[in-house]
Amino acid sequence: MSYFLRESQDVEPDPYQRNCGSRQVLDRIGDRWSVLVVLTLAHGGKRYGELAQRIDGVSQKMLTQTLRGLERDGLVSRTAHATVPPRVDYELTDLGRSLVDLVAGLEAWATGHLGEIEAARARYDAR
Amino acid sequence: MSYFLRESQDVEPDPYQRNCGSRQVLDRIGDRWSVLVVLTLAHGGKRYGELAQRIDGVSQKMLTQTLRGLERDGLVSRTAHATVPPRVDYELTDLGRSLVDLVAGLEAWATGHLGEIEAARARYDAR
DNA sequence: CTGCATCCCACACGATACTG
DNA sequence: CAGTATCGTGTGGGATGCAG
Repeated sequence: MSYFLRESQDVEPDPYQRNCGSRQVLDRIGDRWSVLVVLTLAHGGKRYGELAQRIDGVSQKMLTQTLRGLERDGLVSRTAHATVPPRVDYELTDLGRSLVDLVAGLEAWATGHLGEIEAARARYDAR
Repeated sequence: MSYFLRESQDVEPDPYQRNCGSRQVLDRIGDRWSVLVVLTLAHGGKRYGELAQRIDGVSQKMLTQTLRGLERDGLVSRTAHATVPPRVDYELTDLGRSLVDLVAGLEAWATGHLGEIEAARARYDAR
């Protein structure tokens, strides 16, 4: 229980530090809409409207904003077709695909442990 | 392993649906402070003050709030010692530990791809 | 030391209306 | 269809002060 026990691997970019860029990355991963968009696109490219329809409860504004963010971070590519009516396709980049397994793991954990968590909440609230 | 999540036979909680509980779970996982707390506690139990010191930038309010949330969800256990001055220890429960690998994977991805992401951002902003 | 209470405000987000 | 623009508000979260 030595309080000066130091983990030797704490040398690299450290998300515990305030301004470390990895925090920004974690923020993006943590964003609820980003996660859902990545998950949705994991099955293959989608049009804007398909995404809006598939992701229940997302507003137009948030969907666009989320897609812009993901595009800026190089996780999603955007392809606009100059047709009438317009058509815009989104798909994951290689970088985005490298994240899918992790995010899918999160979803699996969430659904898999939902029961335990709800039970814990009920227990806590009943005290 | 396919990241395409298969439909299970029972009612599947679908995070794409608005009111599904798994969204709430995802929200907790996605919370920046929750992730950092879980990561910090992964190495072993910590006192309140240690957490506050270790997690740079977290306010007292948010730390307490985050710990309550994690405790409510059954991810963290809280042990208060009736001493003077008081001492409160936090540690991961089994449920909490089951999440560590996933969250650590997220952190590893974040630090590992930080360079690519920053490059992508620079490229995007320079258009 | 650990935390709850209060005040306060920036900004995240939804709703709505408009456009190429 | 796929956005952009604008506005109103709810609240996340910091700062401060107090208590056990």
